[in-house]
Amino acid sequence: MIASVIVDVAARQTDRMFDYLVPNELADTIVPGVRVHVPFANRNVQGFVMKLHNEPQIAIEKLKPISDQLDLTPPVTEELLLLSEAIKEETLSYHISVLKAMLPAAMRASYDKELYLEEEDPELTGLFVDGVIASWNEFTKQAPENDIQLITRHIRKGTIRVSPIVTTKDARKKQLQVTYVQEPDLTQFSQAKKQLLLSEYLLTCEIGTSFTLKGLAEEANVTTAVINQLVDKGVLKKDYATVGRDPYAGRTFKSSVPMALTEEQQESIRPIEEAFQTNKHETFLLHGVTGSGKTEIYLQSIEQVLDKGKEAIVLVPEISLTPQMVTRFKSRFGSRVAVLHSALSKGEKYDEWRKIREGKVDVVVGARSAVFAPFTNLGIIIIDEEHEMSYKQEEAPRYHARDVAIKRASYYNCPVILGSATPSLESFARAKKGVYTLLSMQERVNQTAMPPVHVIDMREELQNGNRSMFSTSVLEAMQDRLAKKEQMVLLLNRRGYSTFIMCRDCGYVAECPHCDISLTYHRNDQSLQCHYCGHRETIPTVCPSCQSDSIRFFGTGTQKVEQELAKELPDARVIRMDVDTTRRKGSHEKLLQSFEKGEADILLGTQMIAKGLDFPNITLVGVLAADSMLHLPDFRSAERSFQLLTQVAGRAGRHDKQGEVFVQTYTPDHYSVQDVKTHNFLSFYEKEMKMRQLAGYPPYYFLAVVHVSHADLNKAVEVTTNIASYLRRSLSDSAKIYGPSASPIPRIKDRYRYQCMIKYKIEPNLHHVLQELIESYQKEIMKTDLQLHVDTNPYMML
DNA sequence: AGCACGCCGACT
DNA sequence: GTCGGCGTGCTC
Repeated sequence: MIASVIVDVAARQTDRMFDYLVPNELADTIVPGVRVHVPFANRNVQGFVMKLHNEPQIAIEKLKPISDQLDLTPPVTEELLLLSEAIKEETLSYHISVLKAMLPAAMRASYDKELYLEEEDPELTGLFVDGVIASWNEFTKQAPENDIQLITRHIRKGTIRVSPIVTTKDARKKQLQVTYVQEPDLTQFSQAKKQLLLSEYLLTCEIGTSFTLKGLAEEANVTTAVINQLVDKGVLKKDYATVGRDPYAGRTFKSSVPMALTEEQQESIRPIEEAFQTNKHETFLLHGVTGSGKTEIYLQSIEQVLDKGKEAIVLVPEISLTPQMVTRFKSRFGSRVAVLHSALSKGEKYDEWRKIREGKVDVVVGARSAVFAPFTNLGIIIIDEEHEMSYKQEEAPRYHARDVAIKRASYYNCPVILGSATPSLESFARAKKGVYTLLSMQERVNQTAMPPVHVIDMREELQNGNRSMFSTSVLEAMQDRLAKKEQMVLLLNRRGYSTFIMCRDCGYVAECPHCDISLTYHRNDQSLQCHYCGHRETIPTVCPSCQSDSIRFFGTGTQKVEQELAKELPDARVIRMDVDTTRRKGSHEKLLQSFEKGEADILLGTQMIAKGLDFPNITLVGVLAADSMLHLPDFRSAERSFQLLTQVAGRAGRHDKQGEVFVQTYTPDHYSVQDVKTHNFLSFYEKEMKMRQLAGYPPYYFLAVVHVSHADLNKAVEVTTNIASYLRRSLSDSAKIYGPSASPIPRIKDRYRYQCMIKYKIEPNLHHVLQELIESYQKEIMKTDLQLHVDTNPYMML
């Protein structure tokens, strides 16, 4: 038998299947989807068995045997194998990258080398322990450069032998067992009653039967000592069998019951139920205003799915995978829920993943990668906040969880729910076209009105002499809530203290020497840091350009607001939530709990506070700088701005107390601000669609971007120019090719970045053209330090 | 991606 | 002559 294997070597030239012989001892257990170790070139690598067959692609004598099988149950199911192929094609990724993205990190192989001293050499004394360096990876981390060079010389000479090691978490456990190999001669046991007893039992079994030690001892009613005696006599043989690991220990949870649905909710859930009950694949766009009870729809749809013995995947943006959210699912479905998110350690993620694969749970709540949960009988996939960018993976494989979800659901003939208060333009346009089914919920469950939104023109404030970051009305409102002991949320989409430093005399701005981006001031260590390459330097006291001392900080971050708050409202208790205060595990949870308990009046934070918070006592939401994300060089900036403002506005007055929202902006007339004021998604949608149509962006056109980077500016431009003309030649006339153009950040880590954008409507050949493009630059990528990558559905234009 | 093979210059 | 530079090409 021959196995076709995708090996763990991410390169264009190895991105295909390699055939291996399946050794006899694996013939019974090997199946497509299992991980294996295989000899590849002169080392061992991990690989995935894709298929088993009997037609080798090359002469059978040249085939090497698989050296080890790592799983009994394939971690990649048949469906996922198929899916991996489709994703590879669509995202132009290496097959191995897709397969690895489907599994928890703990299951990936790690590669190392062992060094053996073959000949004593005085130069090398002290470096080897008993003639061995057990881990080359560890060694190179600590050893001085000289020693490493010395050793590489000796490897060439042959005084040191290198042995490559591959280690992988083995999902099997080796267990001692005994196998019945030879019929016993009963006559020899006249003096050994127990051995006779065991022998008689064995005679009722077939030769070749295996037992666990404990199992046989129990069945034959003897002790293990007796078994060992028969092992000595050659009747039984000891060996090691591979068995699955022990089942996972269960837990208990306190439960919640389904809530009664409003009429609107019932109308929304009915078509979903129908699709599910009739095994119909259908994608629903559940457009429900904040507080309209989307989560309850999810919960009750899942309940139906579970009742039928099927499984459910719930995707949530990483940022809102809050304990609050998880609790809602856990308290409804208890130990049937697995949770996959980045706060878990590698091992914890692996444990959760195993619960899924072993069928111990039937609901998964998780971030993007949970879309690959290895269920085999899916009944529904739900994507909450479907407009969130975090569903698009920005590194290879560049997949979008929404596309993957729809593909999986179509395989299982089951529904997908895309839920959002502010759907992406793409999804809403598809719903209007009838590709998705639109379900709309425009009322809040508890009948509270949407909070009034006040737009505050900060230009006026400035004219009236208010130079602070709080407008007079916001300050007054905050004082009012403070007096009433109500809570507030303040959003500022920028962490840190201030964003950049500038010389007032000559306009000099501190920039990173390696990237074309201004440096950010970090207050805690009084440094200037580059966001992209980590470069840091000390703050200049005088302007490096004109020697004046008028160096000032500009821009505002959460840290600075916190300080200002202390000045303006000295009695207010403030909790600041941003990447810096939530970096530690569990701190996110702790801060929110403390706010919920009323230990603070103001929750100040970046976008992470905009999603999913549901606290009854919040009656004021303030957005301090609404235009901070409006002017980014990205065609989605208006959409994102509207989404963020709507989301955060939805935090106010969700319960019996009326809430109020203040939006401070320098562009009060922009439609993304105005339509937040009127809570009018449709109006925003219409206007933004017109803009997209005019500019030729999604959803009217599809996009693909080719990114090029090189240390040499001329080279980068030259290559991108060639690519652009190649694309113009190869694609249809209706495709628009833009470029070469510099990326929005033209240089990162001393590499110049250029890009070429493709806008198209129908281009059936696109993937082939791009594939060939990549291949034709293969040589150049290998010998120069050219880097080239393609994104067939870009989200971040930066 | 590694790594061996192989062909050129600068040293004992 | 040999050591060691890195360009080229292969991995079942």
